Amino acid sequence: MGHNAGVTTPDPTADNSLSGSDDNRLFALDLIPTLAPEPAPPRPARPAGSMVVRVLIDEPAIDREFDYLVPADWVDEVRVGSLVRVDLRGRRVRGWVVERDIEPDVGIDVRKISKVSSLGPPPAIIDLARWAADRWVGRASRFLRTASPPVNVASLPRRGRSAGPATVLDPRITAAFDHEVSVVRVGPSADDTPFGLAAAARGRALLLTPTLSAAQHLAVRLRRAGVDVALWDRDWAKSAAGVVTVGTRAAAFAPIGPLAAVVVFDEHDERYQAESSPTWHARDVAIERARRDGASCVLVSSTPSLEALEAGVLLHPDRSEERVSWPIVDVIDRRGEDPRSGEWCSPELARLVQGDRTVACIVNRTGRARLSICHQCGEVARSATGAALLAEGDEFVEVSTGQRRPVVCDRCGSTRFRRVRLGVSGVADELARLARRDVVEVTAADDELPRSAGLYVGTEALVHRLEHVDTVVFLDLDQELLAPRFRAAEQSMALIAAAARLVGPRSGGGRIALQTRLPDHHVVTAALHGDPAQVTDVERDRRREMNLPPFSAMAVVSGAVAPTFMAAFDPVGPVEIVGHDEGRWLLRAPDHLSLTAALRATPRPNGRLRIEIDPSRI
DNA sequence: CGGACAAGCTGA
DNA sequence: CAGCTTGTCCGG
Repeated sequence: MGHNAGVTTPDPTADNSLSGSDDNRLFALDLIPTLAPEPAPPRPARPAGSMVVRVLIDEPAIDREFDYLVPADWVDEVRVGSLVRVDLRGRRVRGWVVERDIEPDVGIDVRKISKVSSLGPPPAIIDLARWAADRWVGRASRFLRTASPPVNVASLPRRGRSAGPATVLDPRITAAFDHEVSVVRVGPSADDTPFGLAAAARGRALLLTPTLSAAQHLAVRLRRAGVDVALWDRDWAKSAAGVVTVGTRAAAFAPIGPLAAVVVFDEHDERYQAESSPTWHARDVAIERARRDGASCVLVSSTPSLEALEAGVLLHPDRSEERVSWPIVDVIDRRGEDPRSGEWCSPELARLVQGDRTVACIVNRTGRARLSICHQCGEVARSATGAALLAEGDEFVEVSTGQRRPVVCDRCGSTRFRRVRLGVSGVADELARLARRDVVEVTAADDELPRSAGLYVGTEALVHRLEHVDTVVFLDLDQELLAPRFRAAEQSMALIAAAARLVGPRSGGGRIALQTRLPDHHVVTAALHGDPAQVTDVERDRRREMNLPPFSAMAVVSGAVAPTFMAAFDPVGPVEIVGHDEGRWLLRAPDHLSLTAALRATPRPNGRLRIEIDPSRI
């Protein structure tokens, strides 16, 4: 569609050697000066009662709409959104009816559709898919695939009379639905169910969770409370019939509607953003859907993203109530530690693992650890943006930006630094020896987790895989805090929140230990006080000052044909190219509208091109 | 994507 | 120059 315009148009200098259907355009131009009433263009006779529809082809390489004839006895069955099969150049392909009752351009041999396969996304979702294609510079067909039923659906079930939740609703929760968009900051172990019930009480509700298991749990609890629930995408037809729908990212395109309420649980979770292009975000789709339907959109999170906070009104419990919902946090200051002894294990940690509490130790990804520590005072070398610095000769270099400065400690002036690498190998063995009990090593791929174990070691994936432990220890939080990503602080806080959910609130003895050389880092103090606002307040100022999202819109262009694309890219108006290396271009604009407009105005060469809107790392 | 058709390449 | 490869265009 739009982004192909310009590529396929014939060279305008190639004058009137145009042939075939192009004659019609010349004919139309001739009409302008005379304004004489022309006889209606010759309309080929169509079978009585038949209709012509416009079909969007489900082939990424084609990505165009064509007109087809629907015979009279299928006319009632074919709706906007219907999935059909059509012949295209000898091939039978799938497509969606996107418009009915079309008057096709003259001189086109309109063929019959060959099959009506299934009910499809309703008209509102077709529009939403087009909006999303624009917002993330993708193809509408990609979004319509997401919005379509997993198996063909012939008819919708009758919608059972929704009894509505048979529970008394907490007025503080229902109040969240009084705003167009609200951000509700809750404790890390807060229950989703009351929000789900409050949403269902308002009518047709869409409830999004980061994982399928969270969606299943929520669906079960809502059903127990008397709410009829459709689970995306298994219950697509039920959702289309208007039943309260629960699901993961893709459920943002569920067929239910018009909506009364949308809730996004754990809004900060990165799984809401598609990792492959188009890199769409379910939170943003949810906000847009709610806006279109006049529904209230509630974003629930213990650590809301800056994007959410910019989009809605923040509601949160009072300080003391929020604080007690977080666990006790022990900050283990590693700056004084002799670098040659123990390396990663403090006496405090040794004490923690030797007790009889269940403990999960979080180690960073193997071999990723790269920091410079002052030999004199133990301070970590950081750049202006807070990222880790590595010494190269007599200069520090920031890995992501290439910025340099002399090797001098900010704290004590020493010029002697050493590199630290905390490898995961050996940590488990050494802990086992130290704690004199079995250690379960958990890697992301492992399927089974022995339930009885008292001591776990693993990467950060561990906090998402365990059900409950008494204590979580971050062996080297600094690797998270100093990661060369502009969301590093937010992501670290989210990781601590996931750990907090695992151990439960301080009233139940939940405990987190943070080994760090940055005890004054705002993420550490925020965790210590159970106050996520300490992170967002600092990060908001920093991001605004550095003109980073959500105070700007960014995109990364890469792929084999990226150089060709960028050669033709015209950084019009407020759009700027802020970085370029190794075939990756970083673009920035004040808002998404100007960013996507500039990207769409650029002819798209054939070949691999990845356009990542709202990149998670830049 | 995949067929059609054109332009380019090769071989005796 | 036939016969084949490679490239470009376009689909209702």
